[in-house]
Amino acid sequence: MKMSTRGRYGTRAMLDIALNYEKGPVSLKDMAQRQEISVKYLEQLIPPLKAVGLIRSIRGAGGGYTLTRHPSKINLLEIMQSLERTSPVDCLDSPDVCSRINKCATYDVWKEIQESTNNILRSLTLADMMERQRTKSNKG
Amino acid sequence: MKMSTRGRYGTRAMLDIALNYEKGPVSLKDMAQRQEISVKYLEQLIPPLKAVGLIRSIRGAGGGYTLTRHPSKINLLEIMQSLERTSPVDCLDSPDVCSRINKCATYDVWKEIQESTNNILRSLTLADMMERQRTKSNKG
DNA sequence: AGATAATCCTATTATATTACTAGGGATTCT
DNA sequence: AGAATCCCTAGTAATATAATAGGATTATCT
Repeated sequence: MKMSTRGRYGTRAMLDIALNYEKGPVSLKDMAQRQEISVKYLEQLIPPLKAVGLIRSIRGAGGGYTLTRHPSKINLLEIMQSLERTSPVDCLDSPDVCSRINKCATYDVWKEIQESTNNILRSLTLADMMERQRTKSNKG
Repeated sequence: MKMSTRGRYGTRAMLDIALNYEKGPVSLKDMAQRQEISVKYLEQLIPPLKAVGLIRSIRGAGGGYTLTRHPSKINLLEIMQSLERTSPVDCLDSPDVCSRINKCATYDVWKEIQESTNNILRSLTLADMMERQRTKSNKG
């Protein structure tokens, strides 16, 4: 029932890019400093995010990453799904890994859990997260 | 976002014991055959379940395991929590692993996910699962 | 009493996954 | 030219998980 650091760090990275949406591209170096994640590790989270078209890169000095859509048009499920396997158990994704699916009463439970988790992630956009972030910062 | 086999197998084991609630103790040998899980692996799931008082053992020939309460009085959250860490991220359990909690907007999301997952598991009793199992079996 | 069936306990190994690091190449800006 | 940046592939280290092994203990049954 664990979520990997890929998903967590990736979400933070995307939020970091979102918070700079108006200001231009965000470099991995800056992101790494703010998020306290190594540049090298961040580098590995980028390709999948690009592959699904959530971010765009600008190479060379002064370059970095920007969102391809407005923060209100990107939800957390898209981010998570690009970075890690979101199903709690394998049989939900590939039914052939287990021959017991039809008679397995627990199967439905894992499915329910997956759906509720996905619903939460789908309902939250980066814009929502930006708003939450602002609220938090003001309190601190 | 993965659930370990401990939790899955343990839940199936508990359901197996529940389905024999009226018939007396269930031996690991029988359970292993029905569930297609090795006796040796099942053996490892037992101690935590005993420790939290969900099952009771009867040693010696003809022995096995029985529930300590009626199946309607045991929910899946209790089972899962005894077998694996149920929080999606460590900072939910031990706030000191991360210094960013106060300013981290994503923290609240993982918390929401944990709560919705727990609510589902808490709402399902072994009696509910027995009912579902019966329905499934009749269809097959 | 003795054979058998079961739980109990501890340790070990195997496997997989995850997290992270390293090094160098390509591109763009100043 | 030189610096800053992304890009790509590979490799390693650490951790966690899954599974196995062997033997000790306890109870039942004949």
